[in-house]
Amino acid sequence: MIDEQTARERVVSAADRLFYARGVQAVGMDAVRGESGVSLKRIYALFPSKEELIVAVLRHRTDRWNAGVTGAVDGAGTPRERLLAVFDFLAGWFREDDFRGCAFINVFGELGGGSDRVAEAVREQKESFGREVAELVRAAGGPDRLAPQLVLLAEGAQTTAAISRDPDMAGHARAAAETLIRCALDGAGEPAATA
Amino acid sequence: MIDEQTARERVVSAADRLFYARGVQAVGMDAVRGESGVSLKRIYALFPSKEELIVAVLRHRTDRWNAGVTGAVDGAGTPRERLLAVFDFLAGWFREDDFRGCAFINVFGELGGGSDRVAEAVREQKESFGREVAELVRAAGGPDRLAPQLVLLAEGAQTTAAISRDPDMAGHARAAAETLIRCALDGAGEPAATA
DNA sequence: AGAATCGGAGAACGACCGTTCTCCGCAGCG
DNA sequence: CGCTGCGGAGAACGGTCGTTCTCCGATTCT
Repeated sequence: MIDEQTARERVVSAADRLFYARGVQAVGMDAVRGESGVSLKRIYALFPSKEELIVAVLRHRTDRWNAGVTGAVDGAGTPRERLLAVFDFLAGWFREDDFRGCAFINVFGELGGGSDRVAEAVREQKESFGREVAELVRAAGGPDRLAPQLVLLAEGAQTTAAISRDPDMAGHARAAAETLIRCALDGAGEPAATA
Repeated sequence: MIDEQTARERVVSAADRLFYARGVQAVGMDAVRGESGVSLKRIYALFPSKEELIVAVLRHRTDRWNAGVTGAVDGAGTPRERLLAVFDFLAGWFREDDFRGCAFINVFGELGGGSDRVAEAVREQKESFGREVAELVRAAGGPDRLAPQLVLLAEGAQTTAAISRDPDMAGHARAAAETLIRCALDGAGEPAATA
């Protein structure tokens, strides 16, 4: 018999793989049992309902996402490079074989209207990403309005890369981010400026 | 007894409302019957399967989207204003009560991995939007690389507005688009430029 | 060793889904 | 007026889902 902690991790990571690949509603609890090797009885002892499991999966994804972004950002030098590192992180992700867009956006589209708990977990992840970008912008000396603009680029890149299957979307987003950062930091063309 | 054309329209528009509000898999064919007032037998005579109905709904949405964008763009004067009008169109949409993000992104996240026909319909819509923006960029004299950047902003604004429930996302996207357009058209800061 | 407790495998249950079928009322036509 | 065929309402069917229950072997405690 395996540890409770281990069983939890196995169930969450199996459910994560399946939900992300096929969508939440298309995956039955029995498939989670098969993929995780943990019996249904145990799964329901650990997670009282499928919704609870979904929320746990989303939290798990949030942790992995944060670790990935932090790792990419920490490898960069200047504050400006640290901001752009977010888009390099996306580029690597988009090239993975099983990339299928942002799991949070996917699950929100599927269940966001029907489950408040799921919607809340998705919102939390997006807000935390927004805060992270805002901090990076502040560290680079950029204005507050720059952060949401960069976030929009990152979000758009994720969905567009998933649908078009074109990993270059990260490059487009990075290029746009470079322009926005340069304009905001180097003051090239304020709203009232003329050519 | 109603016209075949009328029945078709009623079914598609009812299914569109329901699918968009609750997600595709959460809506049974019986709910479509109830909302449209068309009998199940007739629905299945018009659409041989639910998947076929989904595709028809997506095509219907594509038409409405194209009409909306075209209408917004045509109301604007200069080529630059015509590009920005896309984001004003988004702003109006985000403020609607029943706004729940981009239906194409939602359905792609829910079914894209499982239904090639649905994925194809979603891809078609996104490609056609990309072409439309590319044309507007060309008309404004901007470089080709500007179009995908603006598309990413629009896509990101849609998902972020849906999740955060903040209609101002269109404003952020519009501001970023203004900067990108200005930099691309007025040449403020080419990639090699230094501060 | 014998009793009690635990967990695994998988059947069972009730609910729903997509799809088809049955039944019945009603129009048109001889 | 009786017959025929079409369409609507909704039951029926086979399947799947989330969740619970039953049975049984293994382990632990005395």
